[in-house]
Amino acid sequence: MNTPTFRNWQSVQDEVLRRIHAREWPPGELIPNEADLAIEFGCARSTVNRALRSLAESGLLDRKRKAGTRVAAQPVAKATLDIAVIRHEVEEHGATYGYQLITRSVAVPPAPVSGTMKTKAQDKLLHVRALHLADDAAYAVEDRWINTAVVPAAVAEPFDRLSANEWLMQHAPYTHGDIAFSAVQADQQDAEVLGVPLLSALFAIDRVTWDNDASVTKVRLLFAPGYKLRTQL
Amino acid sequence: MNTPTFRNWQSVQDEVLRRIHAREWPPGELIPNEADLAIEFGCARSTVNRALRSLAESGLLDRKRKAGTRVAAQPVAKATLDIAVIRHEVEEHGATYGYQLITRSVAVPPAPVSGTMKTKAQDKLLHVRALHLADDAAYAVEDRWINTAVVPAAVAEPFDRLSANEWLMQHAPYTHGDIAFSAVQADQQDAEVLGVPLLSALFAIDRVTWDNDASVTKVRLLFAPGYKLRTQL
DNA sequence: AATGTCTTTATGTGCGCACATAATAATCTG
DNA sequence: CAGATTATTATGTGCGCACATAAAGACATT
Repeated sequence: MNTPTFRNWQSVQDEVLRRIHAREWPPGELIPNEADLAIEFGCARSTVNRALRSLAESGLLDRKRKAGTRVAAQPVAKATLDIAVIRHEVEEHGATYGYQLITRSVAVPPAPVSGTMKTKAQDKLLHVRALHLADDAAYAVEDRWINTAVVPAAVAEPFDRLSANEWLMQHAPYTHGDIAFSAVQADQQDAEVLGVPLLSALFAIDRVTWDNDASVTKVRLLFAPGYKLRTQL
Repeated sequence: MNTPTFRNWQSVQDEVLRRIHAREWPPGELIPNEADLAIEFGCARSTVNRALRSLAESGLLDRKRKAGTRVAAQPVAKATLDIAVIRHEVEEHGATYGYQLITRSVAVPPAPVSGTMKTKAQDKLLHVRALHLADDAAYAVEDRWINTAVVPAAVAEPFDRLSANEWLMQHAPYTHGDIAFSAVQADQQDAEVLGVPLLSALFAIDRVTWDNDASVTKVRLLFAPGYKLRTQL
């Protein structure tokens, strides 16, 4: 029985994957420790560590100090979604991107908005509604509130040519954010803007971004029917 | 001007993040190379490498050999979704999980199904429809096709107590998969099962998993109105 | 039996070095 | 001067070692 040497961490990872997949190491089972695997694979422990760490990050292994490494019993599938600027998303589909500003105003937001954005109830925010188009067809409506206390430069922006979606990417850094996906029925207003029947099922992305403890912006994107968000597992 | 030493890769990462965020290193700009940063931070190059590699993985930096490292101009937000077994998802919300098998049959699937699963048009597959409940309320309908050529053990499973969702996790490993999220209107059948009005907007997850080049299973999950898929950025 | 302390062990990470690799820049050549 | 060749350079990764850290298990104490 020979032991082919595994020179790089990728090949070590592949071999570990193979064993998990072939049920040589069944779900929940403790696998040999790094030092032993290093000897078996004929490489340094750091190489094994790199391979196993990477697999742990993707959720296939559970690692704990002293306790060792075990194959995840419930390999939680981690799907990584790339949320790009809408213009890029459209252009990547080979379509021509279009943009229309619907309304732009400074107003006191409804309570739920100031609540999630943690702004004072009476504080005015910049409110922008706009339509994104792909090949002249409605692609998505954007309904956004911008915290001008955090992004004062936004007050001077007309958002008539460049979407807030894109402008903020460049000018308003954020430290973290929450994002939620859901399905909603088109109301009168949104159905009109998108040119779809009332009560159509729309894919919704709600996002709030933060600069440390201050909210930067809150946006709801409603996509025209047929929209799919895809990724790999 | 002192240079506080950064002893570990996390603190190096934090400092780099700070500089990006403070626009000391604006989007698109080339940052100093690893060796120089290592000197500046008073640590080994491998430590800097670890920090920068991690930031590149999360999409904040673009790295190319020889070309150097630059701050991502369009920091594509990468949202990582954890797709867990439905029972766990329900129980994590503090609700009581329930399960009901609706139908279970062996049948020739419609052409679109055999097409995406790359099975022969006349091949019979196992078809399972089931309902997942949270606190006795409909939570999601599962409509699944299982490739029994790849997972023969599934033929012997009744799926009356344990959902296919969960059983497959344990018994059918996969190498990769595609997943798509969308919004659909409830048709007659689904509306009935979920106990919601016709044309309700439902959140849909379509997933196909593969064992190398053979499809393992194709599933559509339709979630009751109100469902949100959340994550952090 | 319950509690607290110590030892052991597996992972986590840092360092300094080496060489591999990709891509640019510089140089040579027809 | 265009095109091919070679040098240079920044990242990518491997190795062997060291020590840090968390946590399980053994042991002792009450």
